[in-house]
Amino acid sequence: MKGYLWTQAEAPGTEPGHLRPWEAIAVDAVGNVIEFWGFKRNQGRVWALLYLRDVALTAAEIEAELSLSKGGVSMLLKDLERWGVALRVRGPQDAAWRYEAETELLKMARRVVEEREFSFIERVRADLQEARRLAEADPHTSRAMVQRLLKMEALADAMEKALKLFLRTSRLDVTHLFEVFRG
Amino acid sequence: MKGYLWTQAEAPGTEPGHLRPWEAIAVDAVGNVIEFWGFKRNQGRVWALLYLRDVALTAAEIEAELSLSKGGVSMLLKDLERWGVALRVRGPQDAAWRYEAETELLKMARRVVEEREFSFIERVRADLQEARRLAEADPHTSRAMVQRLLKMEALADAMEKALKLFLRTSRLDVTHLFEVFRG
DNA sequence: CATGCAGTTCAAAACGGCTTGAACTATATG
DNA sequence: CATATAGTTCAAGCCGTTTTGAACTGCATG
Repeated sequence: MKGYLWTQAEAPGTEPGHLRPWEAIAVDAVGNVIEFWGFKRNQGRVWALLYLRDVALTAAEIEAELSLSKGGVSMLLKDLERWGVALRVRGPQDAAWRYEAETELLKMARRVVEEREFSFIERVRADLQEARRLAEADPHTSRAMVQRLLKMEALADAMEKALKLFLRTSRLDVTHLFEVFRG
Repeated sequence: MKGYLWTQAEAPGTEPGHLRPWEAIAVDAVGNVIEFWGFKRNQGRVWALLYLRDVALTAAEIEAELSLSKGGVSMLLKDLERWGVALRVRGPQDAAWRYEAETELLKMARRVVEEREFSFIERVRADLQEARRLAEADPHTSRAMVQRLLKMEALADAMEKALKLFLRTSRLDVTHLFEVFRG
């Protein structure tokens, strides 16, 4: 454990505000992935920093390391905590809260994504059904047009099915991977 | 063919600049889906209009129907055509090009998505490998930190595998659906 | 209860992507 | 070739999202 304390306080290159180059690269890579999935880039960067350091950090430390604003860090941590992706812990004689990465990241992130994607698809399907309802009520609508609206609805269904399979599969995959690395 | 001409020129509710309500709803629904997949909302709206009308439209007509700018429509159509999602056809005595929807939309869209996603993941993996390489070269790096970088790389791999499966599945699903509707 | 630090809030600024529209090029037509 | 219309380009502006930073709240401590 001495190692950790030493690393935190005095390891060359670990002074606040100066991520080591590879840390910066890894942190940004995760930030890109997170952004890709529709979240904020900096949510990913904060999580990645916590994960890489494997030590609970204070908001002030995160602020310095990632060059973010006080207010920004507060909001980012609130999001991560709400999603169960970061853990807020109180150190023994610490005045400030510290945060650590929840390694079940994927499980949590997936739940959030699931909710977002499925409510989105549901909305699309509802819209398409409404459009078809209106089209059918109008005497000028051709049979073929209704067919095309039906096709669109069918595509929404297919999208949902494929998405469900994707989420189920990614759960299995990732779970398996984590197991491998834990062993 | 008379039918088409009549529909285009005089069907009630088909005057340029006035989408019927259900057309607007359906067009926007598709726009939302397309935006969700990381493209421009209006690319989806243009495609949806062409698909719903099932008649080749000129850029000017699209401009009027969807209330877009001349320049915007030009760029949107260029994108759709480049991706093979819209077809540029020259009418017999037409002065202007007309565009129609390519119904193999999914096949085309998927190819574009594939390229984008996979090059993205490749980039992420390269970054993570670079980070690990640098970390390993630094004597201060703990064994555990390298392990965590490796975990991240493994996650990128898992993401890629899951994505591949997803694309393969959606291909099967969608193909099947189109067959059903064609029959 | 005064002080100081941790943490939150939110209006304003910064940012980035999309759209607009005017200037331009290309093409058809008499 | 002159004219007109179709189509392209791109700088400037618009708009939604993210970030900032200053004011504020909460809380512990002397």
